[in-house]
Amino acid sequence: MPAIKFTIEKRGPALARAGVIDTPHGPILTPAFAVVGTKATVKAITTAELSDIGAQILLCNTYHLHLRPSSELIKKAGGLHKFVNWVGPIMTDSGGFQVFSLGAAMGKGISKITSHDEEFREEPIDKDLAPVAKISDDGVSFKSYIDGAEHYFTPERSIEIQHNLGADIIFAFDECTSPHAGKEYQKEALERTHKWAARCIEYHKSKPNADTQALFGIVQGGKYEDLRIESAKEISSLGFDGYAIGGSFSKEDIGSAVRLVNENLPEDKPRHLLGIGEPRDIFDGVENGCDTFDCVAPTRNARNGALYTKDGRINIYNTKYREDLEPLEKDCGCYTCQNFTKAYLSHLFYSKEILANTLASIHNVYFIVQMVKDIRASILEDRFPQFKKEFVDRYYPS
RNA sequence: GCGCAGGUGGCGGAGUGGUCAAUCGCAAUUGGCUGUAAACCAAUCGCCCUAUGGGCUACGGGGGUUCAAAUCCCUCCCUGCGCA
Repeated sequence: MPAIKFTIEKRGPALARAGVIDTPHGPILTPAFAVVGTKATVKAITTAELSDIGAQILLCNTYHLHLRPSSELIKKAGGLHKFVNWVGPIMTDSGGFQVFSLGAAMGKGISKITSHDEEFREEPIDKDLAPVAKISDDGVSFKSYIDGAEHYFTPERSIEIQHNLGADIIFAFDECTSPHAGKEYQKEALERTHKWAARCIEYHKSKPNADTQALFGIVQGGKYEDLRIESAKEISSLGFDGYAIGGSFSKEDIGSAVRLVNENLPEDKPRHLLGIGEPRDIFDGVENGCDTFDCVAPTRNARNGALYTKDGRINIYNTKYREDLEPLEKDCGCYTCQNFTKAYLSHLFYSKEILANTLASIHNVYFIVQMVKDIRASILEDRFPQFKKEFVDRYYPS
């Protein structure tokens, strides 16, 4: 019996849908935003606060938790849910993203999203010179950023660790490529990701965990349409419990890339869009068939003073907020807006007070979680297009 | 009053004849962050302009030496410490 059940409640417009993913730790009402808690914590906020915010799912990271404190310890502690004190559903990312972030992206300040304005530089990928991640067809060796020790990840090892962690939804071990990788390399990496996907599913199904943890396959292919389609078809054929879309995108056409993929994925399985979380991108993702999202943006931005408002993102450090005695957003229901002014937040940030991170994170997470809930409601009420236009036009004034 | 030390950009503090509008740190200003090596990173930070260049004013005040001074000399003012 599969670990999760997905029910679509309402479809349209376009590929959008609203539904429910039933997991061993309760339902996820979709579309939904998974809050990122890489190291078994959503930075600066407690799970009690996350509950108040209305967050439904957490996304933790296999690689980071393997390095510290180790999946064995977490297993001993009773699994991630107990360890982090989160009763709701949890996802764990496989460590595939770290192939990119600690490999090709290492120290180069490159993001998985590039803009068309940006110069495309096809990088020769030298596997041996990759700073901390070395890729072979069998697996990836990482140099721990904590102590420099070598750690070797294979698809089987990633799944084994994720079994120890015990999340409701786990991801196949993939190779997340740089947006600057040329097509040749994308193709090579894609084939590897597909082989790894098959190994992940084989290993997963050989364990009893398959009954309590759902395994999602990851579609790659970078910005190449043919590779994306090929990947969607290939990953679909392997029979995962759900799917995730990973890898790099061009900022301008995330929506169309996602649509292409989703048109080639089974309709009756949930689809997660990995690492995407700008408001506009979430709207586009939903419209083009994605059910769940995760992103570090709300929390990282929060810690760096970039706060979401319906009229766009603001930088709380800006001089004009130093004496602004209004809340961030008058009609926001979050704890921060209900109780504090912009001047106070500004003061906390300038004073480098730790509470700044907490209050800002509470607000940003609330903002995105609430936005996605509103998206869901708009689909159920047949007014998604209007809601999208209204929200996006206000958030990104031209 | 005498002796010693010192007065540099918002602050701290380098520089001790030219490569100095002046290292660096802090502060400030603005921008960026999309499966978290991120409570981080970047740019700007004397004034003016036709601005990857040009002009002007600047290193306590004044005067001088020199092709050239934040840097050397004289003088005045101020600060700290010590002695009367």
